This record gives sequence, structure tokens and C-alpha cells, in this order.
Amino acid sequence: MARVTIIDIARESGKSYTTVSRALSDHPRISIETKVLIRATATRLGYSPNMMAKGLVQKRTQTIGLIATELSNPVRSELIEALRRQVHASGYQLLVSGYQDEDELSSRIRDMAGRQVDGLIIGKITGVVEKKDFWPALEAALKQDIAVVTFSNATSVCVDCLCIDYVAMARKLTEHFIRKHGFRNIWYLGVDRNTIRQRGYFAAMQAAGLESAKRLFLLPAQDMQTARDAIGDLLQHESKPQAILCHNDITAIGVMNGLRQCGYSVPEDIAVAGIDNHQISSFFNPALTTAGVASERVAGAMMKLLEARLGHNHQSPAVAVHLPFETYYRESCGCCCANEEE
Amino acid sequence: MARVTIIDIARESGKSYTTVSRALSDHPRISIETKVLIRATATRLGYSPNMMAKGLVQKRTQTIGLIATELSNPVRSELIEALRRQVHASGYQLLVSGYQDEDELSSRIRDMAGRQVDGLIIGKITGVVEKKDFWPALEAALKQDIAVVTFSNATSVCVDCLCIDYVAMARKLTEHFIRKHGFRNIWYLGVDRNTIRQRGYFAAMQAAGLESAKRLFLLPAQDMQTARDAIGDLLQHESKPQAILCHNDITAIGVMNGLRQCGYSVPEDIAVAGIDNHQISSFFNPALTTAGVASERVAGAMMKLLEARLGHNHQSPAVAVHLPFETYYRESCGCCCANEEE
DNA sequence: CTGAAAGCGCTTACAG
DNA sequence: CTGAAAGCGCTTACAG
Repeated sequence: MARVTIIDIARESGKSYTTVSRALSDHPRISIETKVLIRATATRLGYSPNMMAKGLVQKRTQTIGLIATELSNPVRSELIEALRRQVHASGYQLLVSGYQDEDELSSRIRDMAGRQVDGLIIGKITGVVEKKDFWPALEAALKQDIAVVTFSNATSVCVDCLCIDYVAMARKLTEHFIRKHGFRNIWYLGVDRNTIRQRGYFAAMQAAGLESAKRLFLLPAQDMQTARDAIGDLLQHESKPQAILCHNDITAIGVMNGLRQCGYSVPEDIAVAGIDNHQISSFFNPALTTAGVASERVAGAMMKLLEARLGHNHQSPAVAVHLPFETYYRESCGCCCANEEE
Repeated sequence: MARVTIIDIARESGKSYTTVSRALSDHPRISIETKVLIRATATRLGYSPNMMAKGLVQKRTQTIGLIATELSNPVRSELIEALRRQVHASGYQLLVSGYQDEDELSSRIRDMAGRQVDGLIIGKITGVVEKKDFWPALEAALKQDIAVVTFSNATSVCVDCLCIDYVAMARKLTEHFIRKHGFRNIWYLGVDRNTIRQRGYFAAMQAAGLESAKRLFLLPAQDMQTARDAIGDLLQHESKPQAILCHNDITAIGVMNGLRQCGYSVPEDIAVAGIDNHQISSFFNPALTTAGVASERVAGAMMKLLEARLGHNHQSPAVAVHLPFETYYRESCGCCCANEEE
């Protein structure tokens, strides 16, 4: 059986379907009585508007698209959930799509544009947006009046960017290891060769005159298992460091588990820090030292950026918003529970 | 500037837009040459089909809707992510929507129906679907040919259900506490008065002749903080139990953190178990004893159920699939690391 | 305040 | 093998 349409409501209420459409969208020049009548029959019939038809004519779908990497990272889930809440609160739905390599982005963007999303969030972009392979697809989306915001380390003259300074986080945590705890043999455990955040580690090590900057890379998949296994392997061949800065909290949790399996205790034998500040990190045993910006903050800033553009002012110049991060010194680096300053 | 449409491609390639449409959808009666020509100009122009228009005429949107509770629970995130992968692999997008109380469900279902989803997954339903307040809305969706599957404890003659036996999990874990470890004073820490899984706890306690079945309820919000604070409060007023079965892994992690703050160690002073088997539970310190079915399993079973219906056989009788669960005896109950049998 | 008509961008019988 | 026409369910000028 077919859906109930405005035609059904029109027939039922003895009005034209034009009037029905207007009554339902609360058009000012429709009498109160007809509005009441039409709304009543609409709910009686269990009517809900066909968003496909509506979207086709209005060119707005009340949908925000999100294209991001690392979807299976719990921290990403936290952000997506926060975003969903924001987006729902503003009357939109969130459509999430993932990608592995940047060359998939073009088709993902086109898909989203084909679904006529009103806004588009593209996640974990580093570098100049206009120089990327996906720029043509993104430009088409912009011409189509889609509001776009990228994160977390992009630069652009055309597109708003929400910037999160992972490099500074890595640097600050490394400096904390060095200055507060006096560590000199510190590892950086990254997930791939290109991570930008390792630069912060190198900078801090170099500034402290620590040459022996050892860095070790896991292969892509950034899950806990990989990190646990990797640290186990490493410690069989190399002498232990005093501290390990991990690519993120998930890696850090894997590493702490691996260290425990090897008989090392954190932070007594080896100190550990992560990056992200996932909710669970403060509940872990030992509580994880980390840095990050709260997902609600990120989601809120994104929605703010998006809503400014959704108001159709595509003319105003692109902005870059830099979100300040917090550092959390907890047990895993050797600090006490309290969030003491460096 | 406007999007490129099939009209643009038709003009560019000197064909009618009917032919363009057919060439793009690989219609058999279009010559290879025109197909090649048209596809070439389509990609040259950066064409991507308007899914609104397509959806309007075809009544299919390549979208699966998910309506669920507890969206901010990391276990739910894990499931959603697994589902998204499944759904993408089958060529669909996933649209996720949340709800707090069951009376919101009707409007959520109508929203999804209005967005013309091809399939709909409705999460955490307990009881007879046909007796629910949202049944009229769901019935309308079914009449509209939307494939529907519910989880996790529903019964229905019209709708497929994916069943996960949380009661049995609670029972099995409680029995494990009793038989394997000889505990007699066991608490059940639930998140609300109506959770079905507490029944398994009661059953096990009763069967063992343990009358003093103490149960304590947290208020709604089922996050780690609440659980941590609650256990702290409780232990100030009552003498400690030997073991605590928690509503889920997240609650259990909060509880373990709270116990640590109070100076108790797990499992030496108090044993703890959760339910869900979130990825992180096996990495926790101590590793958490828990039970659950892997998210990929659940997602796979859902997609299977859905795809059977998406093939338009709405006639075949509704099925109920019961997913077997696994139990993981780890450190937090006093078992060793190995997954020993009860 | 209300209605008839055109049109959004596609697909799909119906003809040729 | 290809095209002209109707129609999916809405909204929105344009008339009245």
C-alpha cells in the first residue's frame, strides 16, 4: 500500500493540495481554521512528508554529511555522537561516510553532493585544501551551495577549517616528560610515517638537546591489539625507554596492556602518555596522561561554523578556528591524580 | 551555480536525456558506443546523480535507517560502526537516529519513513511489537514496503527480530560467581528499574538459595561517572559485597574505578563482571569478566535479515534469530587470564 | 485567503 | 537502438 500524500489529505479535507502544502508549512496567508482542519486530518491519516519530493524542489534536505577517517576509533565515535546531537538539535540528520585513503574522497564528496546534503564536514585533512586531488569535487559541492567545514589541520581560502593542534599536544606532553620527570630516553610510538603530530615530539626532543630521538612505527591499523603486540616485540629487541608518547589514547591503552604483559608497570618502569583524552582514559588503571579537546567543544564549533554558512552567506571569507586543547597529567606519566600544572 | 544534470550531459553529447539516463544505468538496449560516449562526458562534467530525484521516482534511496537508544554508549558505537561497514558494503548509506523514551519512537519512525529509507533497524525493543505505542507508525512503514528488523528482545508476527539473550548472560555470570568462586553476597548494579537482564541475576540467586539478593539502581544516565560515584556512595553506607554484576561493561569500568578510589582492589576485595564485551574490556586492568556477542556478528545478522526483506519478499513470515553469546572469564572475577570454562 | 499550473531531476512504459 | 511524454510528491510564483 502506498504512503499517504498531500493529495490524500486534500481529498479528505476538501481543500486543494496547494492549500494543504501551505497549511502544513505554516504559510502566513492560510486561515487558522483551515490550518487546524488540515493538520488534524494529516495526523489522523498518519501523514509524514516525502522528503525526496521536498528535497527535489527545495534543494535542501535537512541533512549534514560527515566524511571522516578512523571511524572505528572510539574517540571518533565520541565526536560523531556529539556531532549527531548538535546536528539533531538544529533539525538536521547526520549522514556518516568513511574513507581510508584520500583518493577515495572525491567520490565520497560527490556521493554526498548527490544526496544533496546541506552541509558537509570533511575530517582529518592536513595541508592546503585547494591543492588536494579532491578539490574539484569539493569545489563543485561549494558551487552547489553546500556549506563545508574541514578539520583538523587544513588551510584554505575557500573553506572554513576547524584546527586542532596535535603537534602542540605532542610537544607539550614530550616537554612534560622531559622537564617534570627528567626523562631523556623517550619513544614516540606512531601509527604511520606521515603523522603530523610526531613533529611536536621531535621539536621537544631537539630543543632539550636529546639527540637519541627514537621513533617506532606501527603499520596502519591503529587498534589496541596492534599496539599491544608491537610494544611486546619491540621490547624483546631493544632496551626499554623511560617513557613512551603514543599516537593516541587507544594506542596508549594497547601499549599499557602490552607493557603489563611483559611484566613492566606503568608508570614505575615506563611512563606512558596518549593524545585525545577519550572519556575512558581517566578511568583506566593507571589513569592515562593525555591531551585533547572535548568532543562537545569540537562538535559545537563545527556546528557553529556550519550554521553560519547554512544561512547562505557563501560570500564571506573562509575562516580558520583554532581550538585550544587541554592537557591532563594523570597517573600514567608519574603525576598524581590531581590535574596539576606542568 | 547549479549542479550538472542529465540535461547537460544530453546537450553535450548530442543525445536525448532519456538515452543519457539509460546509458548511465547500464540499460541493455543502449549501444556500447553511446554508453561510452555518455559516460565519458558524464565524468568529464563531474556528474553525480541527484538522489532526491532518483529516490522520488524509484521509491528507493539506498539508505538504511537505524533508530536506537544509548547512542553514547561505546558498545553501541561499536555496533553502529560495524553496521555502517556492512551497510556500505551492500551499497547503502546508514542514517542514525536516537531516542530516549519509547514514546519518541513513533515520530522517529515516521521521520525515517518520510526519508524513504529502504530498511529500518529499531534498537533495544523488549516485548511484543504489535502492542507498542509505536506500532501504528511501524505498520505504516511496513505497508510502505520498508524492510524492518528489531533487536534485541522483541517478539512479533510481522517483523523480524534479532534476539540477544541478556537475561541468560546475567544468569550465567551470576552462576559463575556462585559456583566457581563460591560467592554468596553478590550485588546487581543496574541502571534502571526495568532492565530485563536483572531477571537472570535473580534466577541464579534464587536457584542457589541465596535470599539476600541485594540490588541497587542507579538513575538513568548510564555513564562511567555515575557508576563510579554511585558505588562510592553505596560503600559508605553498606558493608561490601563479595562480587558485583554490573549492567554493562561501561558501568563495570566506572565501578572498578570507584572501588579503586575507595581503596578496594578488584578482584581480591570485590569481584566485578560486566555485560557486552566491549573491545576495551579485555585491555582493562584488571581485564574485565563479561559476556556478549561480537558487534560484527550482530551487524552481519542484521544485514542478512534486512537483505532478505529488501528483496521485496514481504510475504514470508517474520523470523526471530537468536544469537548465541560468549562468556569471557578474565581477571576481574578472580579467574586467570585464559578463557577457561566455567 | 485559496487554487491551477509549472517545475525540481530523474525513470520508465509506450512508440517508433 | 533511441526519443517524446508522463509522472514521482512536493513547493512556489502567478492569478484570482
